[in-house]
Amino acid sequence: MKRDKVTFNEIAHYTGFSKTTISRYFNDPDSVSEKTREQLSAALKKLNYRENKLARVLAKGKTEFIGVIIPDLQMHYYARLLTEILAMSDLYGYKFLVFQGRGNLEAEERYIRELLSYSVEGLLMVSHTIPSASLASLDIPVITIEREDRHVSSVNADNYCGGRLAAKALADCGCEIMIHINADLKPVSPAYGRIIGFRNLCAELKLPEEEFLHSFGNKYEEIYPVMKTVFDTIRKKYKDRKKGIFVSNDTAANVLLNIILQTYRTLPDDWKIVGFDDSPISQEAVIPISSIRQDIPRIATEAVKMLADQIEEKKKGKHDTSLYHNIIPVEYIGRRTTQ
Amino acid sequence: MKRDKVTFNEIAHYTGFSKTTISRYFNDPDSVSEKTREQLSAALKKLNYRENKLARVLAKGKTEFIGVIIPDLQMHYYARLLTEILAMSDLYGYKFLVFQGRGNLEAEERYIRELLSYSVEGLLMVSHTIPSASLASLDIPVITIEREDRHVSSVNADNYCGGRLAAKALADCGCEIMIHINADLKPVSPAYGRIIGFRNLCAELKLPEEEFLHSFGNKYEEIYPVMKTVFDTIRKKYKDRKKGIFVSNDTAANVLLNIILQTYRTLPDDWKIVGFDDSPISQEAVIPISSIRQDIPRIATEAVKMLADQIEEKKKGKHDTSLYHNIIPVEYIGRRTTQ
DNA sequence: TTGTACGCGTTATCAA
DNA sequence: TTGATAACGCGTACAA
Repeated sequence: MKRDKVTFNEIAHYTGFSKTTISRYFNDPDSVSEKTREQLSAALKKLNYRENKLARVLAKGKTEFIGVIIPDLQMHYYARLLTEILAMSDLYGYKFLVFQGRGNLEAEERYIRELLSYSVEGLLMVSHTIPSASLASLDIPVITIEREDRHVSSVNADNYCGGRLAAKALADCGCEIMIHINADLKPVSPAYGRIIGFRNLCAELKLPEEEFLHSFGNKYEEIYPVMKTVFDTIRKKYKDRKKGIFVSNDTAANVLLNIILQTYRTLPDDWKIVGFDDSPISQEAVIPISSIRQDIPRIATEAVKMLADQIEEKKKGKHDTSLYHNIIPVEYIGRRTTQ
Repeated sequence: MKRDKVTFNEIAHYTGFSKTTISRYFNDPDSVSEKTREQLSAALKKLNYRENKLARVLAKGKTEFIGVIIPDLQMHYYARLLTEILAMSDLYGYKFLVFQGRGNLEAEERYIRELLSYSVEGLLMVSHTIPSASLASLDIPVITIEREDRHVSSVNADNYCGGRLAAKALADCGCEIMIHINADLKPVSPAYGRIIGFRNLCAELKLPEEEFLHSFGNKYEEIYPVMKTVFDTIRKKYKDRKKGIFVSNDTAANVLLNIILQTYRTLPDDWKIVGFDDSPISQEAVIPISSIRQDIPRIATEAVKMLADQIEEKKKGKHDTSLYHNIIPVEYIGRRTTQ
């Protein structure tokens, strides 16, 4: 087992200093004399030294690893989220070990074991497969994003407010019947707030509301048949009334819009639509779709920040068991489907 | 510096066996007696032992880390690619350390140093900022994907063939004037092949061809003005001729389609469009867009496989300097814009 | 300011 | 089949 790498030992031999001095050169340069520093600096270049952070980790006990388990990068929301999370590496110096959950419980549990065996300092859990009770027992800091979070700290969008904003926008258009299309969410899911928010504002405004809650997938082919059925139902049932439709995500909203356009060749004035997420498709659609924007950069920032704080506290030995659920404001983006 | 973790030492004390035996229990169970195995197995559970792979790495010299530097996850192609790359972790046991390049040379060089200091065994380079000559001098295996690759092994889509397929599809529609809209690519970029392929088939078919090559960004707002100008030019210049337009990616193709639809309220028969990538938008558009599909799962699979092979060879001490450029076939997906 | 000696948790070598 | 001991590369009391 020949190891080609240059180590402190070689540098020590080469320069005549001890390993300790070299270590100090890296970790506390001021404790080393100017002269020594110059000599070492030169030697490092000459020998082409590369630091070995893994050895450092073993000695110090702290990696700068953060584990990330994310459901599916093909969904724009998660890709965007990971983008922003990874961008935080420059600020905190964290290295992100990323796994994709894909809803596979066994795999995700394996990933977590893997991550623990690499001494990740914290876990950013975006996947929703593993219950938060299990996550809470991991003995490393965990922050969840937009998922069930009863037993861990979390960051979520203000879904409730999002639901209200959507209802308000549709009501402002003069819609007479309010419709919400969403998956059959469980109340523990943060996104459930969208349903409640929408429902509540409709009630307050005394507007009739109907909810279509059954899960449609993420892909166009899966969504289409479901939306087609819903469309046919709505069309027949609310023939002469102004319909305000709040769809739980922009991809599905776009499918609905397409069905409407294919049917009428235009967007009739009695169909109003609001999507959710403000993903690119809402802008890229022939008729740009109004949507509720989540502040993904801020969600990511807050999540990493909270994780960093928890990691810091854990280092200090504090056993802070209080949970904090961070709610990030959302914003209504008005486009042509609510004009 | 209290370390709470259970180590081989504790297990040794607890069971009366030596650290060596315990190590063997993990790495070569057959070399340990049945009885011992059972005792250890029980002890491990009782003490709730978690393996420390970092220590293992230090002793064995091999991490299972692969570094990934990817340009921008917000572009669907890269998100999809990373999806498939991460999926390979189950097969190879690799852990992926992911950084986002964002075209920042200095940052990317820092990421590479970071990765090297964590002893990644290989690098998957998708970002195109750092020239392949620099990558070749890294002394770890490197595979690039869809970028300049003169000095390293790589995996690319068959861009040339893609260009030809697009031209053929448009010619088959009876187009009289062939138009290609693309960024102002450099010949070293694999995507340059699209231009050549398209140009060549047009020449072979003796069809007049015009190329609009100036970079338009990735975002809708950036693309729109550029496409609008191009549209106006084409419309005026080729008024009564059947136009076949090959756009370098689906996002831009969709923008063009939207402009056409906004102008004519329908897709006139003398406008035919083919995009590239077969990204979701090509399917999600009101009028589904024909496109050239890249086999992203295969690209990722081959890339990781090639990297694994190179890593294996390096372990055996082979200094294989031969370069291999793996070209993955593409496929024409006919949709409504070429009917 | 610099060096000695030991520890971090695992694997490898050699011996029993 | 098992164990003692020395690595792996670096950090850190403690001493000089």
